Amino acid sequence: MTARTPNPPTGLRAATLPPVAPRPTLRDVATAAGVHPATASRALNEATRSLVRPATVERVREVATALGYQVNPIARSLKTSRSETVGVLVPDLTNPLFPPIVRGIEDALGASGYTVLTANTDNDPARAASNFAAMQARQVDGFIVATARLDDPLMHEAAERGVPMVLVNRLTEHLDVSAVAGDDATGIARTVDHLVGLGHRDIAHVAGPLNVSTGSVRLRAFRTAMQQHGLPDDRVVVAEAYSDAAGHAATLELLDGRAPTAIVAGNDLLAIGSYDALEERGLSCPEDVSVVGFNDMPFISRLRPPLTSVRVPQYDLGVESARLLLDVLSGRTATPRMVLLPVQLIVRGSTAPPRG
Amino acid sequence: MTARTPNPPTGLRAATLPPVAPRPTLRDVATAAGVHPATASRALNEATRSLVRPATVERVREVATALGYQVNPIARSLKTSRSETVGVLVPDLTNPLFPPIVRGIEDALGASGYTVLTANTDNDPARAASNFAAMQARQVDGFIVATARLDDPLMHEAAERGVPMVLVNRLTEHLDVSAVAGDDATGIARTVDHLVGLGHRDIAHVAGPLNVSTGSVRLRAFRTAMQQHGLPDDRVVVAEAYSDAAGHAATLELLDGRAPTAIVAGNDLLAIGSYDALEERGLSCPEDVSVVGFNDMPFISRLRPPLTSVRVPQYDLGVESARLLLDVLSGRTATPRMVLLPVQLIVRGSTAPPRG
DNA sequence: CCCGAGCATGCAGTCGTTTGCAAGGATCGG
DNA sequence: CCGATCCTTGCAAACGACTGCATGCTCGGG
Repeated sequence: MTARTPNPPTGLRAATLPPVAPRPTLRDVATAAGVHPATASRALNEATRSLVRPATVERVREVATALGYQVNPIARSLKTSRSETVGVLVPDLTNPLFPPIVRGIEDALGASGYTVLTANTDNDPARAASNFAAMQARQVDGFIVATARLDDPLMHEAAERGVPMVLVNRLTEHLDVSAVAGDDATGIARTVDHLVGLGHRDIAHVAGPLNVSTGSVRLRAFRTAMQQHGLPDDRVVVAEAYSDAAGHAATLELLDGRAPTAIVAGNDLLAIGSYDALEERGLSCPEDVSVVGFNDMPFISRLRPPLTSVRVPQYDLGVESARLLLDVLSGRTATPRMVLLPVQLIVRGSTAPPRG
Repeated sequence: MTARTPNPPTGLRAATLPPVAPRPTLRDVATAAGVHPATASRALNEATRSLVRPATVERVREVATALGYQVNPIARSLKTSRSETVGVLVPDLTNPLFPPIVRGIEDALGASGYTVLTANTDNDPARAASNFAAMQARQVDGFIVATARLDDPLMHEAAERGVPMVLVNRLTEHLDVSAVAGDDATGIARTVDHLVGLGHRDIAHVAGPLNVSTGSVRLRAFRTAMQQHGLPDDRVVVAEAYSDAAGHAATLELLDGRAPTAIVAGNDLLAIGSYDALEERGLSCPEDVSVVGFNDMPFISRLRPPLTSVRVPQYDLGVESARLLLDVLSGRTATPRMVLLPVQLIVRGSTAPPRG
């Protein structure tokens, strides 16, 4: 029996409980196996196992499983200053776009032994900064960021300091880090093609906030696509946020003038807001006005009417961002990579030929 | 200048970066303030601050902020064997029910300085167990569990070992730990009242899985309510899971006999499945069959038709569970508490008087 | 004017693991 | 049969913060 630190007096601990067996430590394993803790450490550690004689490795591992030994990640982290943990920053988990992304991240990182810390920033740069700092203090090995702004000092500073990170969905200008996003430009082009093909000429865009890349890229893509069809590209109103309320307000503004025959919304939430505004003005979709969303959020096909939308592979976005981060962390990656995942226009009941 | 461990040779580090200033340590602060590390520790630590002369406290704190010192939570955890981290187990983050709960948990725990680790179990007890163990290895201070089964050995074992934990939404029988849930029984009673009030007599229940408390409690409540109205309580079919696919299958089975005039679904996803089944059989809702859901998931009001559902305060469920856990962790709580949050029937377009 | 109480601070060990260095033994060639 | 080499293992010092104990100081009462 080992004679190290005796347990504190347990008299006052909940008397009903059996004295909780303290988690065995590396020393316990070493003692039981008759080796030095250092040897046990090397035997149990994948990377250093080759330094130890196979028979010893075997013995140590047996004892370890017999005792139910698990390494203490805290102690290991303290020594190695890595934590096998990554931080994920999202604007808001209750926005249906993000759960699939986070799930993809967790699945992919979990498979490599990492755990995930998530934080919600509510699109507030100050909260992003404080969450970022808090996670760094917890020694996260890297970040996956879904909250980046087009011009984002926090991202630039972190990149310059060499913090391992990957952007997902939202990108930052002139930032030299790996990133994954949907192919927004193509998605918007297909959308406009589709509407023009139905006979629409008067097409408006309810753009998302221009300080995030999705808003700005989709707006630019909208203008380009309209120009290529020889149509006016100035029927644009910018929403304050990616929310149904903001989409509602922006669409109302749009409808204050002459109503377009079709609306390209910056994302699905904005499209829902458009639905509300149309109803409020007594216009029906798709008879009076067609509406297209973006992202193809879960359950969006069950709206009334079912929303035509651009499907973005959200789960895969998460998985791919995790892969890129793993590449960075393992040092395999020399230069940052930028991955654009293909998107697909899903035509449903919210688009139809214009009236008359 | 301190003369401790010299930095490793930086020659091979990315040459473009300024030599990254290593995070200052407690020793750095102590040295700069001209005190012993122990004193600095006490000065910076809320609980022990009173042991240090106020002037010294002041000086140390100034130096600390000047140097940008932040405690290293890893080192602290190793010593204190607490991590200021809690683990959250959910079945699946992409199920719309859970993001609001998780968000509530993160907001409430974050305000108390805790960070949150989440894991998805996909309703698999083995995954739950391994995630549980992994989180324990990471020294989480406690758990909030949304994956509990009615009979759950893992929960019992953890409770017996005295692991601080709280159940949310799904409960376990005969388990002596704090828990929060919606008042399911009342919700179902109100639902049946509503349908009977509309004139329905032939009411069926598409129950959720009976191995989780929500499925079993709602079924029992359905039976009780039907009996109180003097109606048959045996029009019940049990779904394999809380998913639209399972709801679809279960409802088809139900419709294979004589169609009821109203369906009480175990939750909103099952109700969506009922929608699908009704459509497949050429029945319309609410004209032929009324449908009621449970939970009032985000965006459920936008279905076709808008779903009548029982609103459960999901975010508050999360907040309350976090509070209960904080009580346990602070030792303020003597006996486990069970909190039932009030629910409210939201009547929408999916319920109407029966035909004829 | 001296001694004890009490406050403020320093000392050093500890949490559990990793890892550079050194030492012991075995092996092999000359 | 001996010394050089390699392989295996042990030793001990970290990582950064916390904390029981010891110490030195100040202050007050007799």
